[in-house]
Amino acid sequence: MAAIPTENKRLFRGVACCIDPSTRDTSFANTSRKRRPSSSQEDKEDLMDECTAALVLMHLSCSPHSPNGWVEQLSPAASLSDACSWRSGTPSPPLSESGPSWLSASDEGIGLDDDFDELPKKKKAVCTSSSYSNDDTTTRVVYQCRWPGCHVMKSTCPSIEAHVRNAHLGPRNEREGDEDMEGDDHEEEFYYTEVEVGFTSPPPTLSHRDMARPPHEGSYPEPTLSHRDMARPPHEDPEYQRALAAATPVSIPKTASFSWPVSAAVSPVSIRKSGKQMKLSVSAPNAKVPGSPSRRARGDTKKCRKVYGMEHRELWCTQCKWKKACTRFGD
DNA sequence: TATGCCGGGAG
DNA sequence: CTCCCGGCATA
Ligand SMILES: [Zn+2]
Repeated sequence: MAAIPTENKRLFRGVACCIDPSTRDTSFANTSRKRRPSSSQEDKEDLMDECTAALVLMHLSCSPHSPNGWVEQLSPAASLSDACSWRSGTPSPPLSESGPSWLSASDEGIGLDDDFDELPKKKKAVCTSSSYSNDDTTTRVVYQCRWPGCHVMKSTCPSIEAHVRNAHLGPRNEREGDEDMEGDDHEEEFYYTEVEVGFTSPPPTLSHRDMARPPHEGSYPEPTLSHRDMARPPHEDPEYQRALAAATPVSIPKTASFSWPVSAAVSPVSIRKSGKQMKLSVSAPNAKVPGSPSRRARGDTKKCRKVYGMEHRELWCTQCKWKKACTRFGD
């Protein structure tokens, strides 16, 4: 009566479906599990949702006031083109780097078109900004290896890449056979950084700060980006969100203390931190084993439900909608 | 209390 | 398959 479990609210909506007497809906299944209209399949739909969701999330994080008024505005397909052109029209002035190149690299080839090729097909635009370092005006660019312990410096892009590949990554692109992961290894990029050296300024800036990861997939090996929302691979949407969040220039006025689900981009040089090894080994972290070890230990990140709220359920990831393990914010 | 999600049921 | 919910373990 007074304390509705917050879910009933939606439950009513589902049954009563008041706000919209859909014409072609004569069946009034009052007490049966009824299916959602669900427009159609979720192909681009889902992608758009993700896009919209992210956008919405951004808005939500920026404007603490007026909890409503967002979806109504940018949910319909009308915003599809808009929702995806945002990353180009971001109000950010200093858009130069410090983020996934694929975000700023593509200008018109927007992935959300037909085939969607983002960074798996990443062009070799690595050594570009350094090309005209030859000018020799005041600054010079050198490439420094960022392998833990190694600080080798080279003066040209190919050199450092060769160094990284030969000295650290191995002669070939044959890393540990983890699972998936395809050709397309330009991993070397992740292990060196270009440093601008003026006349006598040793430590100028570090660019690829959080790019230093252990030998892992450098991109999505997923060719079929249709249901990357379901099977819950170790890394997928979260990564996307992460990157998105990391690249988002939004200053987030301190008014809202909302924190992104992943606290993206803060790890300086996380060398080895992949926690997706098998937790099944000596000294299991589970000391109490409640009864069913199969039950997911529910991470601490906010899932779609909490992030978007019971209303706006349409923005949840598919799994969340179905009360299954969330995939978008797979923590 | 609310949230996350497993297991299971309806189409 | 997709979609949904009861109910439980959690926080
Ligand atoms: Zn989710």
